[in-house]
Amino acid sequence: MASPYSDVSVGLPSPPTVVSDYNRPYDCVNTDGPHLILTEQPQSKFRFRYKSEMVGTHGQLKAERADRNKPIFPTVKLAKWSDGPAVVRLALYTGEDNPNQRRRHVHELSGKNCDKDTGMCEVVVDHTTDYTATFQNLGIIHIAKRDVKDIIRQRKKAELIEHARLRRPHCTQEEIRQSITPTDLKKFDEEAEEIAKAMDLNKVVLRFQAFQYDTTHACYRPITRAVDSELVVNLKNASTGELKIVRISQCSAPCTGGTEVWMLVEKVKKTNIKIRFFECDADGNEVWSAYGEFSEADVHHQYAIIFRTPPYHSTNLRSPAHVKIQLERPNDRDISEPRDFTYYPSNRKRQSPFMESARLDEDEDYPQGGGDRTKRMCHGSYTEPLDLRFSEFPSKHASSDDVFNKCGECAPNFLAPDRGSCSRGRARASSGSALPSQSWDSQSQHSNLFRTEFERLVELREQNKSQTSMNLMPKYSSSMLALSDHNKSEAIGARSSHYCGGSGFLSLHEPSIGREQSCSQDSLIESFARDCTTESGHPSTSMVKAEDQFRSTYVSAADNTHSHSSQAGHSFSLSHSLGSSPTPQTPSPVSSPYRKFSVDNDFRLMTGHSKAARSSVPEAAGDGKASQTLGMSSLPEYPGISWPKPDECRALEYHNYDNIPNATSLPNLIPDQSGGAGSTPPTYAELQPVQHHHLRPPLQPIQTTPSLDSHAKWGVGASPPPHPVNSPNRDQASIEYPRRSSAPNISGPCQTPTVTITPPAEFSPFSSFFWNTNDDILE
DNA sequence: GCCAAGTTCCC
DNA sequence: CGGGAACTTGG
Repeated sequence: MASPYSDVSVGLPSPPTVVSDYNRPYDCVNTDGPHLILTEQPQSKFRFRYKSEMVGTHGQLKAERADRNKPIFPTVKLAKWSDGPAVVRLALYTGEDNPNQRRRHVHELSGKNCDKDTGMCEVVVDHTTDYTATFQNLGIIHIAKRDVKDIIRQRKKAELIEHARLRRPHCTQEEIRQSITPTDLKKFDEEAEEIAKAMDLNKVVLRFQAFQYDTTHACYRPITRAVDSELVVNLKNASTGELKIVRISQCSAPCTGGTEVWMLVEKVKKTNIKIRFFECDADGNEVWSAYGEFSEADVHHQYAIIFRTPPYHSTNLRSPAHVKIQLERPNDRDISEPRDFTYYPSNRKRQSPFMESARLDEDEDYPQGGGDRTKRMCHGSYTEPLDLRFSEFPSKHASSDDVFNKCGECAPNFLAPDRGSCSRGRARASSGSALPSQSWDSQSQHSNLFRTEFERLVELREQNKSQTSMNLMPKYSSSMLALSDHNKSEAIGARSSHYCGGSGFLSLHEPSIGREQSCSQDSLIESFARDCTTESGHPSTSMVKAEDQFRSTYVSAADNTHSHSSQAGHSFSLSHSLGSSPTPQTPSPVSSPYRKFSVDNDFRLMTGHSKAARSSVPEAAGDGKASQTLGMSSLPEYPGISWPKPDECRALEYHNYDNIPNATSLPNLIPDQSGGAGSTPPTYAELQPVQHHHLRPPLQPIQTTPSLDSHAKWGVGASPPPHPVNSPNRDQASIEYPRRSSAPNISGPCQTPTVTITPPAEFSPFSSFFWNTNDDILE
């Protein structure tokens, strides 16, 4: 820049702050004339970085309108000014509702044109830049709390000196300095403390003001009023950060309410979080809402909430009601992206597949004790939803082998982790994980399952070409979520043995010290298991969950660990493997149509809490004998099943039995002759082959919600919460600049828009996971 | 000692 | 860059 004014970027000094914004009232500024127009508001959420984090770069503050492809930066234009170069100064201010109450913030700006001492940013504008200042490269430096008071005190002192200097220009700097009394200093201290206490370190606004260099007085003179941006909040902080539902244990419940649901969330404050259920009509108007019930004690370490569903407005449903669920933060009325939730009629019987299959076993159509899902699942007045879907069938020319091979090619991510190709996202199966090292061939038991499923797909396609979606995989696995309390950086693992459709064991394992933490009475382990299947028929969570489960089924739970850890708490979810035992097991004798299924020793899930934990996983995985599985209590009374040590741990009960989409694939149980603990898990090969005698009902077209569709956030007709800086009392009426709504644009209905998915030219069964996006893509 | 908040580290 | 997690502090 050729301007004689400050250009910090080339090492010139900052313009002298002779007239600073605190000592010159607004009415000194000509408001009829030049003014600043904020043409690009800064993004509303941004991670503030501590000074210690300022090594290297960590992203820059962009404009709210910016997106991945189009980087835009906060921009102001100096209007009605053509009188030569001017300086637009930017400083951070506090975010009080009333701009008049805002103070200079202790946080600083970093980046291009920013002064390291003042933390302010100054850009010179002139006719060559169309009097427009673009603030690129900005970072917000988070001043550590412990330093806040001191900074404020220093500033106050400097402010006083500045005033004195203006009042008494004849005095020397030293004389002025000495005129400050101890009383003054004490006063500064008290005031600084008060201000520091009130200062919200997670909210700032950008305050812009234009100055002209006054050659006569050799100082900078403001030529506009100050203009504030919208609020910029710290993305890292629980009270201002993004609200996000990470995972829900179940996304359906009876309309009568009272169902316990577990939810993993991004960091929240237990005193400032609600779970809101709401329903919109076809026009997107909200017609009902209610809050989930929970206490502060039900918020586990800021990352999990255990709550009870509120009753639906009608407890006499005849068909399922599809509603939404979202997090709400009362303080700023911020909300999370909603997720689907379904209320179903309360009279619906919920039975275990085990019981079902026992009954159906007498049916000659179901010699294997499975039974067609259509028949099995239609308990109520609606058909069971389907989870994993193709948007279209495999190429009709493809043989089942073709399909299967494709599946194999594209599925190493799931099936043969050591191959590593075709993986989605970051590489899995890192050396530190507990993934069993199995070749493709050695996973033939899994392959069989695939084959069966894909043969069925092709068969189905042939028989009903008009169908556009269908189940991909049976869901024979359940998810388990365990929350634990551990306060040290010990390696924490979890092991589980699991009888699909029945019950399971859970224990925590600490590989680093070889200790097993049992689920005894005084232990802090809370365990839980749910089938994650949605009953709604919406793709909703199912896609993601299905993928999770799918992956975990064939790879290992360790890789699937969703870990949230805080220093004192770990929460992690486990998805169960089916027969993915690292070492082949001796088949147990088949004495009945029921086959035993167990994946004992397969689960050594690390919380990721520490490196030590991660690195110790393989060791743990190889250690089978240390397993101290624990018996169950309060289990459903399954014929012939007896569990060991029933009093030693809390029950793990697998719910939603009737949600398992394809129970024909469910391995059935045989009595655990050895008493349960330590018994030999069967391989998948021991399980009965899946047989399909009946087709499923016609399937629904895929409905998806575009990911991160902000339109759904508020819904038509629903008003966004008032934004403080948009309120009428804003004291800058004469300044015109575009106001950013705090809420996304409202243009679409709340209802899930239908999107037709075009499959890729080349069929890949697994790609359905990728292109069938929905608003529940979480990770 | 617990635990949330705050800060730093590092992939 | 962007994000996650580890570590530290303080109520």
